[in-house]
Amino acid sequence: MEMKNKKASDATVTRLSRYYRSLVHLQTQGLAMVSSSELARRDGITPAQVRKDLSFFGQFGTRGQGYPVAELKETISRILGLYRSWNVALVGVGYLGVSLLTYREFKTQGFHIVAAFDNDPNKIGKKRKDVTIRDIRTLPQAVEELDIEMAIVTVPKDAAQSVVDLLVRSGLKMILNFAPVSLKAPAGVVVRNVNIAIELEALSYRLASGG
Amino acid sequence: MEMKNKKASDATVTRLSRYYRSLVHLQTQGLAMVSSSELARRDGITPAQVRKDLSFFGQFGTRGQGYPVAELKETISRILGLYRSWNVALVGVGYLGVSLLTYREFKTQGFHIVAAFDNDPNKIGKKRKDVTIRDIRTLPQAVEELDIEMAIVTVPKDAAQSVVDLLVRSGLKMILNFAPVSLKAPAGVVVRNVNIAIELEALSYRLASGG
DNA sequence: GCGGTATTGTGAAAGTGTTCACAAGCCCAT
DNA sequence: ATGGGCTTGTGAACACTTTCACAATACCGC
Repeated sequence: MEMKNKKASDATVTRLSRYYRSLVHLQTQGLAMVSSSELARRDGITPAQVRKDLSFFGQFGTRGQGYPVAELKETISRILGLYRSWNVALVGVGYLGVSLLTYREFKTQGFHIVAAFDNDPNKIGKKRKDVTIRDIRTLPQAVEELDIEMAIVTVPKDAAQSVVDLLVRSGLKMILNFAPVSLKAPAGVVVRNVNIAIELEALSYRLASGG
Repeated sequence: MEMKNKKASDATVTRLSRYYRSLVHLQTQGLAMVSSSELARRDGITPAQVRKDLSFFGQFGTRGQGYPVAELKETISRILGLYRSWNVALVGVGYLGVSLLTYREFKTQGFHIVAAFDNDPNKIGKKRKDVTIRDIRTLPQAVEELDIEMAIVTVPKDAAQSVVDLLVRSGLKMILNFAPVSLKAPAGVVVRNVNIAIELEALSYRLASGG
């Protein structure tokens, strides 16, 4: 099933996601073939980078012609694990949490938020965007019953580590964290962090340092 | 004012932000000095990395003792441009936009969302979290009047490029984009992208490839 | 078929970022 | 003062990533 057993770098995987989006777009345009330079131009990188990225997983192009749009899209989808769907838990139903419940891009890529959790009695039992908010204490059993494999954490920073601990105890191996703290998780559990304040700080640095 | 004129890598700046958070925390604990290994442990990296990062900007530690918490915090704050405050515009007042209006971390770091913009007549004129929603068409003059230097873009993907064009025409040099598309901007304008779906896809890849 | 054009696939080179390893330096106890 | 114990600061080694450059090769028109 896998194309190779060595794993690609994070940077490569991120770019693969971008190629995938471009390919989806190109397919709706009716294009059959696309060159590495066209893909590169669309994402603001070099053609060589595109070819190197793809060649890591195999040979998908035809010399002189480029890459077959539909086929390459399928291939990347398989590489990224998008050919299947994932059941996702959302923990922390604040504004950010609700905004993720409504996020279109998730559904079209096979990520389904099948359960939401909070510890606020005023929220528990209510519905937001068709998802019922559950008591955080019922998380372990819900993970099992609903076959949940990923979690998105959108709780305040002081609660984040204990939520992650609970997720880990419940057997989850993939966590996307939005709380602005560094989290600890055992090996084998992948935690990815999205820290919005840090993004702004990086911008701030560039301007402050005359970048 | 600047410590050095060569600019630090993105990775370094991101870590600096983390050190800053750790230092804030350590200061509330009353600690006066901290070692590179302690900082490293807290962020899950190596002590050498911490020292290398800091040494890029100067010598802030004392051999045998470590780094002075309060002083280093101030220094990093200056490096990152947090010693001053920034006026920020929010474009696109959907759920995600509103969630950023309420985001505590911004204010404490000097990022003030002073204006919000949308093109929906039902939203224009209303208030959300103390910020009045303005007509997107009034953006250029608002940027000037309110001294806005950064923008956060939380519009649907089809609108993102035209919003960025407008921001660029209005003279903004720093944009944080949440729309899931690759955007074009002239040299000199720094665009940072946060793409939540891509984050999930990276997780998905790790699991799908047995990572 | 054959020559011309286009574009891939990929070793090798160049460029970046991370880790190692240790001299230099500071503080404290005696 | 002097020695011992720590911890920084940093060149050098290593590892990883990106770019270069070009042979390989597929298609098209004639």
